[in-house]
Amino acid sequence: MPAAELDAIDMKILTLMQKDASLTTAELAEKVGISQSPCWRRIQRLQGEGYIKGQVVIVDREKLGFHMQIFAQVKMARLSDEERQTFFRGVENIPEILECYTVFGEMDILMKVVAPDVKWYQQFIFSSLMKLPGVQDIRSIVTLSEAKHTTAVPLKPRQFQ
Amino acid sequence: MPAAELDAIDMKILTLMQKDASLTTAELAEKVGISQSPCWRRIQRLQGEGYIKGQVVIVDREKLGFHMQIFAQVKMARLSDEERQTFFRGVENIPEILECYTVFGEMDILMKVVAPDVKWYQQFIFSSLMKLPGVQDIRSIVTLSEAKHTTAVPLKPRQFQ
DNA sequence: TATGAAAAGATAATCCC
DNA sequence: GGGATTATCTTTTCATA
Repeated sequence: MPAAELDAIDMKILTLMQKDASLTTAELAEKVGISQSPCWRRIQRLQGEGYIKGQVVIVDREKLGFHMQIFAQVKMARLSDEERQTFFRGVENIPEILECYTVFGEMDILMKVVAPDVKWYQQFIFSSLMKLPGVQDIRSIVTLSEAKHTTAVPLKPRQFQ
Repeated sequence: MPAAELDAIDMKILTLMQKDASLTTAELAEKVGISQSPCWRRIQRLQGEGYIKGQVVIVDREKLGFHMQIFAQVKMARLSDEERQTFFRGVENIPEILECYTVFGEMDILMKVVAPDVKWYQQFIFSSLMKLPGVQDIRSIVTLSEAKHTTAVPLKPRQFQ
């Protein structure tokens, strides 16, 4: 059974909940112009159909001492299936790697890493990253400032005319 | 007044809430081995002191048709303060740009963009990105697969011996 | 089939120890 | 930090359109 399309009210609900998931259903209902029960049922449906994957708190990494964000591009050696598995399981278990992608182009992997400082990051490269199988070369893009950072995705592809 | 350090129980709470913020305070309390009221008070404190910045729902971008993720590296012209402001206000208002950083190195800006498909992304570059002031060159890193993606940050810098 | 009102149940928030 | 109480919100039920 394919999930139905989202209507304007669903989108309003998702927009609000992507910003603040602590709103009560009554508050949400009022903001989107319907009453409590249908609003609650819509949220249930959005969860059931998988539009909403979960609910998390956003923690302030700076307050916890992670002042740096680095995008590390990794060049990989050819790996056996088993080595690849070991590599990605390793990535999964390194908490400072927040995101990891395989990519097109010169490099093979792009990952977002958080670190307290440069010295720590250098140790991280040698003590963690390079210990993973197949890592041949690492090129790091250090961020200077964060101009935008949101977990909210657009709800509908824009049309360019 | 500087915020106190986090103890082991605070960290357990944050770890759990970074994974699932829909847990009730009673459930959290049980999991971390204290009772309801002190657990609730800790959560309030963690919010008050800014360790918890907010609570959001995570939406499935694939289900909404955003099948691509691209890291766009942008080379910028020298800009006046006013132009810079216009640029970053533009970035803020483009919903497909989820993250934007100023970076060290060859390029000046790194941004994470979501897109439905390649054709859309091409139009996006010409209709949105290039319309921003100062954009001289764009190099795109297209992701092939997402091996890891979490909003959960580590709570304590690891020590490498 | 969808809605809204209202009851029932669960949880959050407060109080006192 | 814990236990008990109250206030608030969530979830279910049911009558209605």
